[in-house]
Amino acid sequence: MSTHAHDPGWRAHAHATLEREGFRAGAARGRVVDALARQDCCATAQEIADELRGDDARVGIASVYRALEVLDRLGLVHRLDVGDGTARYEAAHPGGEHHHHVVCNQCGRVAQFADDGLEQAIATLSQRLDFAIDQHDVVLRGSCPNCR
Amino acid sequence: MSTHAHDPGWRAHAHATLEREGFRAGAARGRVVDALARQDCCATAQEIADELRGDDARVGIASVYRALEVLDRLGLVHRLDVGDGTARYEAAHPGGEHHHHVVCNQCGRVAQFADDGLEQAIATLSQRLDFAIDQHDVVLRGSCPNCR
DNA sequence: GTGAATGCAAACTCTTTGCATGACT
DNA sequence: AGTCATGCAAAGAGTTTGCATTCAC
Repeated sequence: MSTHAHDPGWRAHAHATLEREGFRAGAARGRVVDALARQDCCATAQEIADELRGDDARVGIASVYRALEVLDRLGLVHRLDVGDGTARYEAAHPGGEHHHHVVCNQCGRVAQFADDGLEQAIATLSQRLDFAIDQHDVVLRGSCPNCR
Repeated sequence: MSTHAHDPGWRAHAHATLEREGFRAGAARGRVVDALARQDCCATAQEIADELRGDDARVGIASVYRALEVLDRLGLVHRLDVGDGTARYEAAHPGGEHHHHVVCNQCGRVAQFADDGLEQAIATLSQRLDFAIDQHDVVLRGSCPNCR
């Protein structure tokens, strides 16, 4: 699996891509990349900012949003909404490996899952649409074990 | 198909459910139900309010949100986000028939599609998760015919 | 030294809430 | 008549933008 936390591969890939694209190595964006590399699932901009609060220097929320916007534009992160109206972000792996999300209707907990049959079905149906599909998101909703 | 615009079945069902649940027949909520029955795909609160602007009386945006909140709680509408951060709503048919959405990355156009293989895959994978799944959303992203 | 990156604060958008008025039963 | 429903305006929450300062190259 390559969707583990502490993913040094993605971290290096992201930093390399940023440099290749001509971005300077500022502190804020670098820390956001590091925070995302540490995450094993999606995080909100606020959660990322809060995590960086503990470090020696503070990172402004605006810089977090700006960094995420750049990373999203470069395809390095994936932006998603699980239904609560706040955007979440997670590292996007170059190989295309990815997962989807399950949200608990009661407590709001977000978990992840991956399923080949699902990917297969999406790949197949995408071919018959008149849109040229290059991305997809699946969000399941229900009750988590604790709330059932 | 029962996902056609001008769905009198859903409209009647919604009005009946509201009455059965003890809600009074106010003008604003009634008009929101009517507007949703006319929609063939998801609409934002603002779009619904704008559509009702043309009528003889005006409907406040707050009333639209309040009506949508009630309808969502009663399971009469489905709330979804296609990625732009604004909530969209569409009639939820009691039989469970539903569709999913494709969004154009360039122009933002939202279209709908339905696929049995996809539903099948989701039903199957849902059984092996530790969450009790009762709802799902799929959003595909790509380029629409006009933007390709 | 030059221009990009950052942090703060203000602006913006979407959504919710408070409150007085009006409408349904 | 008694409440619920509505509209307006203000408040909240999340996100974006303006601008002066700092930092990377």
